[in-house]
Amino acid sequence: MRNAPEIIRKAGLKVTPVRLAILRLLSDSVRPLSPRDVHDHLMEKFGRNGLPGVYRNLEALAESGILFRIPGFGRERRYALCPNPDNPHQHHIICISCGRISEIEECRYHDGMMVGGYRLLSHAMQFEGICGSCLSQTNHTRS
Amino acid sequence: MRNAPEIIRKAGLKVTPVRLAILRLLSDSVRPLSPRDVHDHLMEKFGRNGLPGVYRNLEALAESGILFRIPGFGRERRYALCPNPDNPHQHHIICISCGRISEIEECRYHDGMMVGGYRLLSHAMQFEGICGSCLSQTNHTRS
DNA sequence: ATTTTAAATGGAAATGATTTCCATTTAAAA
DNA sequence: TTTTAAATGGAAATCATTTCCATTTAAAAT
Repeated sequence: MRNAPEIIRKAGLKVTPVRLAILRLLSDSVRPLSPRDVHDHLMEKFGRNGLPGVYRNLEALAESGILFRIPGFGRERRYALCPNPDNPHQHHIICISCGRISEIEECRYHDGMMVGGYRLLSHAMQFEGICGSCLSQTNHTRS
Repeated sequence: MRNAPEIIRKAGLKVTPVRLAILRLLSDSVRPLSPRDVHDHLMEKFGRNGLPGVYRNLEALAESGILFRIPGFGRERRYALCPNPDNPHQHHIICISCGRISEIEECRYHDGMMVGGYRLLSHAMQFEGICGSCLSQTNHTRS
């Protein structure tokens, strides 16, 4: 993570130990984390930590484009560091084996365009697969 | 809805009044419904109805490809009748004004193909927009 | 038509994620 | 250093979803 304090400040948020720890944690994690994961980590690190704060922070950071939300991943939310916060156009693929997530570039949709008679306002895509490294480890040649 | 009893039977499920009512309800609704919506309807219709049954039925019908789940629509699940249960390749766009959902045909992905170094196992897309009829009613010319 | 059986149902209670409330603390502006 | 709005944490509330279990019922077998 390049410059966490500045990133937080730019988002109009105060730079707090909790937020720094959250960004550091997510930056060290190859897979998206749930509020509970984050809370567990903060409890270890600080001895105490409130779940409501975790939810507020994750949501605030996601709102600012620093994190993004992975929807429909079990029943709990998951968040990951946005690989490229400047590019508003992000879709990701998750490895169901190791949890790694990567960005997918190509996308022909952009909000505002017409799609099937609708004016598109937002779009999201979720891909699940087996990443290259997991593919080579076991024989996932066919699903 | 063409032939609800047969559709249910083909799915390997028993034909029950509750299931017929659920399919009829969803078939009459232009927008996807939550378990709670369905439960409310069944309470009105039958005087009594158990939430667990609603969850089980919606999930079973979705599992059979008769319904599909709309993820990430607020915090509760929503289900809608599958416009084309034979086509396994379905993506939908929802009108945020009236709730209408329509199918989107074109999709270049198919499970099993390689995407960004991953072997694709599943993919989902969600689109939100304003449908043609809502567009013409108010001036949604620009979002 | 009757019996049989596995599936479906509904009510109460449990679970688990997320949120609200509120008093206290703290980052950062003045 | 003072001030102030934002951030925090704990307890309790909320809300969707699930579990458990006894009862009912669709439909297969007789």
